[in-house]
Amino acid sequence: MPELPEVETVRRGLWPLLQGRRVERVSVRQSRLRWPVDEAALAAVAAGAACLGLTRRGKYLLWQLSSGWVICHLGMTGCLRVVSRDEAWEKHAHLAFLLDNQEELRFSDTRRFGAVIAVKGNPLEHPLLAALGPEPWDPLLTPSRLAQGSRGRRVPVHAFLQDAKVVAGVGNIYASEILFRVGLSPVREVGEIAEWDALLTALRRVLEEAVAQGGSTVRDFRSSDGRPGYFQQYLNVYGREGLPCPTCQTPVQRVAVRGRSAFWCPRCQG
DNA sequence: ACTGGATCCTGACTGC
DNA sequence: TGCAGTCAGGATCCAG
Repeated sequence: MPELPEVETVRRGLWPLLQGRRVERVSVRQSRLRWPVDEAALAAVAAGAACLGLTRRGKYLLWQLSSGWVICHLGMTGCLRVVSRDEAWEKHAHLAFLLDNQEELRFSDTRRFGAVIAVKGNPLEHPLLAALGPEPWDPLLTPSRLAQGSRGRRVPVHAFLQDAKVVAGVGNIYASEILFRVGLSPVREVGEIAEWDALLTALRRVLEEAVAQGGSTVRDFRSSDGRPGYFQQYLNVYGREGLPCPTCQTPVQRVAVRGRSAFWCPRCQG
C-alpha cells in the first residue's frame, strides 16, 4: 500500500544507488502486471542508457534515462531494490534492469497490481499521469479549489481525498489520518464541508511528517534499502479498530466507505 | 456529470 | 489438517 510518503521514501533510497550508473540490459521474467510489460519498449529506453534522474509524481516513480523514461507504480505490494546480480530471484521478482556495476534494479510485486512502463517522450504527458491532480504542495492546490471541486457533490470525503484527480498521492491510510487530524467524519459528504483550509493544512502536514519518518510500514512495506518506515508509530486511527482514540480514549471504529476501510473516532470526528 | 460497485492479484487469516 | 471464504486496496472500467 505504498502511498505518496512510501513512494517518496523509495525514491530517496534508490537514487543514490542509480546515480552515475548505466543500464546494460533488461530482463523480464513475468510480464503480466497491471498492464503487460513491453520488454522491447523497456529495452529501447533503458538498454545502454545512463541514469539521469529519479522523480515522483503522485504515487508514480519516474526514472529518467538518456534514451527515455521508465514509469513505475508499486501498486499494493510492489518493491524496487538494487541487489547483487548473484542474488537469487525471489518468487515474485518480475523484472530487472542490469546495471554496469554487477548489480541490478529488481521489481518484485506479489499481487501484480503494479506497473512498469517505458515512454520515449515526456512522462507527464502519458495518459496515466496527464489526468493526475496537483501534488499536495502545489500552490495551485488551494482551499478554494477544493471547495469548488466539491460543490454539490455527495461523495464521502474519505473517498474524495483518495481521488487522484483531486490531489495526487493520498491513499487509504493517510486519508484516515488526515480526517482524524482535522476532526471530520470519513462519511461526511464533501458538498457540506466548509473546513477546506484546515483540511488542506492537515493533508500537507500529515504527508510531510510521514515522509520525514520514511513512510509507514503496514504489513510489508520496506524502503529500497530494506528498512521499514516509522510513521506507523504515529498513526492515530488507521488499523486501530477497537483501540482507544489518542485524544479521548473512545474506541476507534472502522467503517466501509466505497468498499474501503476508513478508521475514525466517532467522538472527535463529526 | 456523478456515484458506486466490480475487477485485477496473492497471501494471511478466520471459521468450520 | 484441510478447505472455503474474506479481506487487503490503487486505479480503471462500466452501469445506472
